[in-house]
Amino acid sequence: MAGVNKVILVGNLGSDPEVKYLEGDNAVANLSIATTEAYKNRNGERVEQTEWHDLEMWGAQAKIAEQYLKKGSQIYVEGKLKTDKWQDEQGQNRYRTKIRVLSFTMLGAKPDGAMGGNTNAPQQSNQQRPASAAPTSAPKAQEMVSDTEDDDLPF
Amino acid sequence: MAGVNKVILVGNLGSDPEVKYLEGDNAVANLSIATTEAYKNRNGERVEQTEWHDLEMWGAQAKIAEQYLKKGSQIYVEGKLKTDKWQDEQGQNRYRTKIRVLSFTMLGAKPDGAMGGNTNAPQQSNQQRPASAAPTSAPKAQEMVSDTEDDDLPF
Amino acid sequence: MAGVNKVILVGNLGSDPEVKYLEGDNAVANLSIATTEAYKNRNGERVEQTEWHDLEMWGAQAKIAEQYLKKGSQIYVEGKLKTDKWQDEQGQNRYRTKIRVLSFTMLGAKPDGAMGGNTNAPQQSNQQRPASAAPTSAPKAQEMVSDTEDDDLPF
Amino acid sequence: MAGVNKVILVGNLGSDPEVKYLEGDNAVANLSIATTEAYKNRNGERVEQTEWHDLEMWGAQAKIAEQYLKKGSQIYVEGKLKTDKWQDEQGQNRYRTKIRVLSFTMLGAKPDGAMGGNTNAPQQSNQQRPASAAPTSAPKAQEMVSDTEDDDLPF
DNA sequence: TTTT
DNA sequence: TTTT
Repeated sequence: MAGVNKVILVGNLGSDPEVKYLEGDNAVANLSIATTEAYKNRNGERVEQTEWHDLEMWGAQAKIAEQYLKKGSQIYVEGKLKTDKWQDEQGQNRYRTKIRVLSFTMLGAKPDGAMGGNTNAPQQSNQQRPASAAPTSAPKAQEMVSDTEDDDLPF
Repeated sequence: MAGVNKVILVGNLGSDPEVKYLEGDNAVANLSIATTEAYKNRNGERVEQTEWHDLEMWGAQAKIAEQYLKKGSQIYVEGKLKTDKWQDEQGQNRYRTKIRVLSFTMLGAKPDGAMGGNTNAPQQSNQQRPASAAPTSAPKAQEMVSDTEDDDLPF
Repeated sequence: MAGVNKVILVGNLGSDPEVKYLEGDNAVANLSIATTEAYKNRNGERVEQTEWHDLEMWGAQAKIAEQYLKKGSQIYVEGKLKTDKWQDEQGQNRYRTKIRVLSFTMLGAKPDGAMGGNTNAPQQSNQQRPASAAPTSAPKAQEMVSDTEDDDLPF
Repeated sequence: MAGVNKVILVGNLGSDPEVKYLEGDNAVANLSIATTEAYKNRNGERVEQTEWHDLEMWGAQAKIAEQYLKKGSQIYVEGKLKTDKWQDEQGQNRYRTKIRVLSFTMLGAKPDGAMGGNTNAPQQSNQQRPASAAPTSAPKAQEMVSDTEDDDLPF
């Protein structure tokens, strides 16, 4: 059956990516980005409305995010919606929707410039990363970074 | 500040649209659509994964949805993500994400055929609609139906 | 450098796909689809504007198109723009833009029904296809059909 | 009839926008933007492929482009494909595809910084613009700039 | 050249 | 809860 589930965002990270390393050199990154829309209300005043989106990246993508993205980074994101549903202790339905990222690219500033003076520099985050996390041939975040996980789970 | 917040879906309605009429001849419709993705797991078995999406339509769009869409209808939807956040009685953060529809179009079946034998036929739903709800010049759901709300609120 | 080049179409085939088989069991399909937009002019009359798009599919995707799509089929398409530029005999620049399809899915009608009474039936086109063209495990056009070419050329 | 004709691009201007002023304070801007894709060929070498896209903007949008965009500016663009077809003197079909922009936003650098030292500064281009071209309440290019033409022609 |  |  035909189905399309696609999200396209351009926004800025509200904080540095949170990356967790899992068994088998796998990694998952959680990011929060804001998209802001400006409009004029009926008094002609400019109003800004900000929407926050939770992103999830896996594998090499998560590692690239850790290495190149930080609070304030502007990115283009393409992904799909995924809603977790569970019951809390009161037996009530709880929902949380996130965007599973399929590809992203860093916008604007060159990454070198972007990293200069960055206190969350790669060297530091490297300390908590497996040595193999950043192969020298790795793509960079200002190129398109696609999800290339080899598992058979499409989530 | 630049921002893009865009969702594109193709899926089927899980049930008839739920439409509420408000003061001033305004209306809001809530729809739930499923997008299904098929893939093969590592045993080579075909697996289907279904994601459900909550849609919200306003104004003329809501009325067209009521008139032309029903359980099973396949639609193309374009909209934006909007997450409501509130605190429940336990003081816990609760979230609910929906898609504010900006335009949609009915896919596949001709609307005449689609309406044939439809127990939620326009005549019936007309009974609970203000007379002005369906001007004879109204677009139909198999054309692109854009949000034309005149209010100054971009939600 | 960051780049996004994305096209999303929903339209109907103007004619059956034209498929050519190449060496090494490769195949290429050319399709033409129409997207129609309706609007009202300043006299309040309904006007339709149709745009035609040239699609190009490769490999397994081309074979699935040949097997399941025909004149009139409604499809969702995702792809990227690709413009060929050359000089004609008069030394003038000539351009031709097509959409390299990355994924597509058939909309609306069930494929079985769609094929019924189709004079361009698979059996006939099979005569000119390598035997391996349609493995029994092939996806169908009413599922998402992604480009899976293994070559290293992103065109 | 259902139809979707959508293009999404992120790229950089190859040159300053070319803006023409028409009767009635209307304006049209032509821009050319490049989207670059990087991939590895079968020798493992990094290859870049650049695609050029012709954009067309009208009205206020064109004027904002003139004021804020220049060679090298990175923009997000949303629009629709439009192909002109005509016959040349030899009676041969000629085609030219462009993207009619529906909305765009400037990416990366803040506009103030972007304008600093810009030799195509607003003051200069103002000289050739009707006085009413840039109302003080005009949106800026780093907000989303939507097409708001009031004519009834969807081209 | 499609579709409604 | 849809669809195939």
